[in-house]
Amino acid sequence: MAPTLKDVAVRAGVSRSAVSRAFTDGASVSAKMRKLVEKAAADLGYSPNVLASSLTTGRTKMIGLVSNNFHNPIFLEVFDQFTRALQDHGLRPLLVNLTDETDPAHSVRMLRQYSVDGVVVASSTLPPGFGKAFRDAGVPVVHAFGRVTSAPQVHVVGIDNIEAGRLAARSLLARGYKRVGFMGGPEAASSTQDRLKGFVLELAAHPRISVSQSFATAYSFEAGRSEMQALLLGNPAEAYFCGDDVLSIGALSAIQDRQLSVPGDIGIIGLNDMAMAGWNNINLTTIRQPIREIVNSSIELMTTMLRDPTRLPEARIFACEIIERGTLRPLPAMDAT
Amino acid sequence: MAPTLKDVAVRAGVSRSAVSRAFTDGASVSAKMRKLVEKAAADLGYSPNVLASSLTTGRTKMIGLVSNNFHNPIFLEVFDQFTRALQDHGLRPLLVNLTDETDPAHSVRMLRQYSVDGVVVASSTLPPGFGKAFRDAGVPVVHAFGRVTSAPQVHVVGIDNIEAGRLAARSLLARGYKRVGFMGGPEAASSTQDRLKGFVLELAAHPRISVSQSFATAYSFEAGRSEMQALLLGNPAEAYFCGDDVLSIGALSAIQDRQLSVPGDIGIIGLNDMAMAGWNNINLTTIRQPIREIVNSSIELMTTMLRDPTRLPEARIFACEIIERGTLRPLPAMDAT
DNA sequence: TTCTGTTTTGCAACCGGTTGCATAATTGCT
DNA sequence: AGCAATTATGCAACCGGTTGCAAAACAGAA
Repeated sequence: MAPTLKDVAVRAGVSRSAVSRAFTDGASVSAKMRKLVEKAAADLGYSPNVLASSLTTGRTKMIGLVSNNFHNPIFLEVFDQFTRALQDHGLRPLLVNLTDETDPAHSVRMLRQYSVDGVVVASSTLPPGFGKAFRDAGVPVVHAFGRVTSAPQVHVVGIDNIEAGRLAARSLLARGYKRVGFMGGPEAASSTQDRLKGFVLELAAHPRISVSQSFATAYSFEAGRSEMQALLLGNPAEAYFCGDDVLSIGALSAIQDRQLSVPGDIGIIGLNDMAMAGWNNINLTTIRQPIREIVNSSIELMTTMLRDPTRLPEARIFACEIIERGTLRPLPAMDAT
Repeated sequence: MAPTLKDVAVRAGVSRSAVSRAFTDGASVSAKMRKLVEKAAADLGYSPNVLASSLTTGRTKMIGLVSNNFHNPIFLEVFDQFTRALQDHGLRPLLVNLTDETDPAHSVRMLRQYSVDGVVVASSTLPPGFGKAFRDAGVPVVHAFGRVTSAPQVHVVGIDNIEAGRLAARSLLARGYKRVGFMGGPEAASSTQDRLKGFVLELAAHPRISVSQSFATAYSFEAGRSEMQALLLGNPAEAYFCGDDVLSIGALSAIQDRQLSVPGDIGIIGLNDMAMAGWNNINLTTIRQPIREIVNSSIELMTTMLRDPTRLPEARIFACEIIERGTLRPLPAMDAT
């Protein structure tokens, strides 16, 4: 159906190798040969079959983009950034949705069958077996939004969740809250644990501050809402650090239902800074996770790995910043500097 | 690196064809041969290279998933559904982000280089040239969420936007609004035009109802918000049909800013029913677009096309339904039936 | 012009599989 | 057991490219 290299060769009256070389930069071809071949190729509407060439070159220029976060709106932004960044590097994302995957080995096998050049996992946890399987196969893996450890198995790019927890704690302290709470996502998630750890660690230096903690069952609006509803039945804290913006928005909705004011009665600080957090009917004070930087850094790491596969796993940590909006009371006035 | 078919053949002491056949259903192989080969393959950790086999079979089992909607949260759901539906059929999505693509021909070429078996476009408009290019190449195209015409160039699956406009108009009529408005997305979009058309068509039968129209510059929160702000400076209608939920939420925020009540002062009905519309601090009355049905139908159409590529383009239209929540005044009480 | 040194070009083998065809091994029947 | 009809297997060619190597073409220098 589609014209092949051979068709072009025949039409141009040259050998197949000549055509192949005309399409490879830096190959040994004369200018006139290249012109001749390009003419014939254009006439036929030929363009080389990447998959066929991958057989000999070993490169498909496809990158597995693996995630299980298809419900948190922040991930639409993540996918947008990833696909564009990959495209800018001439790479193609083969998307894998891990959501209802019971056996990650299945995805591993699939990605290997398609000979992807690399794998980017965009998720807080690396599916079991991914690290080893791809390392053994010599396929670079970058774990974006993952937990940063001192001796990573694969490349990790993300934020320091402990530091984010501390940052949240410091903001609450600075605003004079005396009874604060941590409302995390699922307790088992390492990101949740780390954020909690940082949060309490920072507050440990302030023994007069009381700290409570609780966990929503998922990173979802409903989970945040019902968790906050439960908290409001007891003796709620003055301000909560929620593990995620969606959770925060759920919590806000529960608070509003009870006719309580934010930040008057209860303060909320989230994490992520998704687009919606800035919508002025939500106006959530939150900790921004630098999505674009994380994505770009992940892709850059990936491309250098493609060039030099022996590179050792490395962790890249980005700083978070507070985005001050309207769900925490303002900082007390400062003395003039 | 990875074991090849030849390695397996050697280890099992059989021919390469035997191994190949052992891995193809319905091939002529004896049970003991299959067992023998499977043993050897398992020992070596072999799994066949799909790309290599695609060379001869002509099937890659990859489907191009093309979209330019990486900002509307509803599309995260769309991607979730598509990736899962594809995976369920043993197909792999090669994701293409058209957002900042100036020349669609570029994407066409890329998809052909990767020999995708089919292309799903998830977008209200089909990029120019897509239809013809892939038809000529014999690659099936399904346009999901597209405009349904009587003689489609490619398969189209979606809703009848004119009907959706009528549905919105009928809901407003039924609730007794006398001055209604259409607040669409970008004026050029055919989906906007169709929704408007249906809306005014239905209202044409009620000459005493006044109808106004305006267009936001994008399908975004900010665009909806500033459009509504502008409307509120003049003499706003009693209720608006907004072209999209995100737009609606922007409009709601502008209304709230002016201390007006919804639905007391102004009613809003959206379109899509994205997850957020159901969040109870938004609680948007809206027209549900049956995402899952559209996606499943698209994939089903795709798989039948893969089996029978000669099938003629077909349009599949799904009905929308009103999801009644809190941004339109209630229906007037009815007489007992 | 002749000879050497440097590109260019083509040949042929290979990448990892599939498949039509001919041959070998089974099976079913008498 | 003997023979025809089936079913399994292997050979070799092919899918659409790439690439090492040797031969051909070209260039510059003597």
